[in-house]
Amino acid sequence: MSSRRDLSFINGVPELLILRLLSRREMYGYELVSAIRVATGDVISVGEGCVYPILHTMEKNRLLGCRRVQKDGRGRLYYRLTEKGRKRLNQTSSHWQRISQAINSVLGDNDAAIART
Amino acid sequence: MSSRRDLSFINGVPELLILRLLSRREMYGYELVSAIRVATGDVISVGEGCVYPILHTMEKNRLLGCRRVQKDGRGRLYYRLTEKGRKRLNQTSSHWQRISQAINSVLGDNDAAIART
DNA sequence: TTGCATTACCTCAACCCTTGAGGTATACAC
DNA sequence: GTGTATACCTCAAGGGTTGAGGTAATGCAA
Repeated sequence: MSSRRDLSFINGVPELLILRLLSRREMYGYELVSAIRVATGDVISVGEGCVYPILHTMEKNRLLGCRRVQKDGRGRLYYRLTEKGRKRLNQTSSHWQRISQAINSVLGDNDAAIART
Repeated sequence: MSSRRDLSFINGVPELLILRLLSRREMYGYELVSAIRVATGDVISVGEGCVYPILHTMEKNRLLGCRRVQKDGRGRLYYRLTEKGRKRLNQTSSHWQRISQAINSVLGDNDAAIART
């Protein structure tokens, strides 16, 4: 009825977090899903249905490299950042900072900003 | 071909900003569109096609009240926060803080890799 | 007075991301 | 042997934003 459910604010965030986590060490998809939960103290949790497509697209765009590692008879696909991916992380990271700081300035501003209009 | 365009990070943000701006003083839709641009120093800009539906839904949900004011022969629809809307602002605001702090903690978690080329 | 920009309201399809459910297959414990 | 965990994958549905479009009144310039 209300449309507009609780706002999640996480649009685009999974990709940023994945870039950041992979900048530390290579990881595989299933690992990333729980790593995101752990790294954010359970604040952010994304499903596999979100993570895998991001990995595939990023690899297609040469932001990530991938290698298969055999483990207990099963294959894991380890992803790592390419140089291009590292650049993307910097860009996306600054973009996030610009946006979030802008939002915080509006939230924290108790009377200015509008007065200057 | 790449799907996934540049991440905007603004999903849900318009609603938060509108709540915050209306908590300072009543405003009309067209005014909010430029107020968001000004308040964020041109970092965030949302279209009317985004703002108006949000206002309508929020009013339907009793988060906003509305009154028509005649100005130069044209009618303006001024929106203001209800008590319920003020509560929603607090909730949404804390939610934003939780999320953004979680993201920043992951981004800032040191291991190098961020600032350096 | 015709034309254009601005104000001010509105709607809608297309786009894109995430959710959540579903599917496959192996390994290990009970 | 049945369940749980690992590990990969896909897809429809849901929902928010974009960008284009529409209406109408005002005011200003050519």
